Amino acid sequence: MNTLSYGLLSLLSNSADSGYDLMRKIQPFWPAKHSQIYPLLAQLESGGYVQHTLVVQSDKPDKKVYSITPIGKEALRSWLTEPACEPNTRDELVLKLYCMEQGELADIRRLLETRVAYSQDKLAWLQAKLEVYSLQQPPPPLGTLLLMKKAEYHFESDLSWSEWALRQLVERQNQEEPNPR
Amino acid sequence: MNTLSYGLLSLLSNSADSGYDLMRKIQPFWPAKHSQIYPLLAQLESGGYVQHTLVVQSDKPDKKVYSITPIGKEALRSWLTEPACEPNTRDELVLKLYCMEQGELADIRRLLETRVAYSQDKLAWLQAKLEVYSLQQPPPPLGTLLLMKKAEYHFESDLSWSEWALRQLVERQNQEEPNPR
DNA sequence: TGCCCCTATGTTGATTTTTACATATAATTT
DNA sequence: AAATTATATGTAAAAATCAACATAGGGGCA
Repeated sequence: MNTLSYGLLSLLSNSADSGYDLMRKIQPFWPAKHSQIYPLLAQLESGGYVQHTLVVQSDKPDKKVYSITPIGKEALRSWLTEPACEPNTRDELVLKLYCMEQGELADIRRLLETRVAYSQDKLAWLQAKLEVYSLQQPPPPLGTLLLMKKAEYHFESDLSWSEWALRQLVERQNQEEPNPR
Repeated sequence: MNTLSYGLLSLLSNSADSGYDLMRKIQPFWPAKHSQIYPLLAQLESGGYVQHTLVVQSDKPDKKVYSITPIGKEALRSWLTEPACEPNTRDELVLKLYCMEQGELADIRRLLETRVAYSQDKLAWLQAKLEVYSLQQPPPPLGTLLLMKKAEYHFESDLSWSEWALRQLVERQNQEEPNPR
């Protein structure tokens, strides 16, 4: 039972779901490909933590909908009593920024502009989703709200930073070629 | 040449360093253990991207100080022209929060309190470091500042979120046992 | 003196993760 | 009509990452 397994159980503790949907939902918090999810679900099922029923669909391919079992819930319960390991982030952009002196300012600028756009997109998407959730009756579980809010805080901060960094870069660019006439 | 390799080259493009120090410096941006760093450095050296000299120390064990070569710098240059892959975060805490209904509120509260303390520590450490850097003459490269500022933005946001989340949790706790007399 | 911690480098084996291969249905686009 | 995209599930092999083992000098502590 690794962290990803618990993550899948965690998602399933709120609602039954297919492997395909679990794969998409877990991305923001623990990135994983379907090739990792499907075998893990089978493993969880053979351990009795989850079970599935086949759902026939007419407009899309059939799917397996997994739900958590009492054994799975018990596993989550004991997992929750243990401390969480430290979060970690892998961000290629910062590695590139660190050696920016080696390349062209225009390239670095493009990298930062891409990040600004990325953060804006994510933030807009999240805020639309938060809007929907705030109107839901009955209100969604607290855990869901905490997660969405964390993502919102994160992308707001990332957007602020990347915009600030871009301004720093443009200042630097202006210093290098002042008043081109 | 994977991202970690470029990350090591990136660090070395600013200053020569030992594998041990590279290992510690790259943690915030691309976590890696020494067992991954040392073989990679040897590989980079055999490819001509870096070279090392043995530095004898009297108070500590001797070390290999690596520096980047022209080939290494050229590799960085072409890497900088390519777009950066999307950042990703793995955070066990949010997976636990999502299934908080399965456990005790006191346990969840402890998890969040730990995160608050963690963010405070990181932030204080960073701000002390930023203070030192702001006084440096000559001023450090822009890349260094961008990185430290990103980390500052991040931990400020993480602290704000975790404090907010803790308040939400306490509210929930008070609702469950109102006016205990 | 013995034990642990920090520095410093390395290897081995297990686990995790990614990439690529593989198949299939339905809707949309060209 | 053909190609592409989204849904849906799976496997195999490669690559990346981590945990553990291994060695070694110096300092601090009990």
